[in-house]
Amino acid sequence: MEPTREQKIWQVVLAIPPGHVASYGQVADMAGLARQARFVGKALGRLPNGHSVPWFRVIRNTGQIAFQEGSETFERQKSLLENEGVEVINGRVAMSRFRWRP
DNA sequence: TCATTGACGCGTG
DNA sequence: CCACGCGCCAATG
Repeated sequence: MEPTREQKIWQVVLAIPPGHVASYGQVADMAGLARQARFVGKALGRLPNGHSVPWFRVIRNTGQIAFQEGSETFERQKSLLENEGVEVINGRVAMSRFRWRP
């Protein structure tokens, strides 16, 4: 069965090791979908219940968490990252330290 | 078919 | 650091 775009994306996200993060653009590139960073966000928004995809390890290229600061999703992502030792300072991650480099 | 929309990214000032 | 603009492209109505 030929993998769909979303399946490729999930595959890449699943490969991000705990304690590391990747940007939407990076995930798009690695999934063979260059310049479709926005599509990555959509794909993650459609994750079925009970999945095991670490969507929270995907953030903006700037290190910013994509959700509005203070929102429930924002807080959930922040704590999930911090649980893995990823520091979130002022709504952002220090990419220089936590960026996933395969 | 055209217009709008986004969990984006990059350049300018 | 902030504001703005523009490119990008699949999905949606």
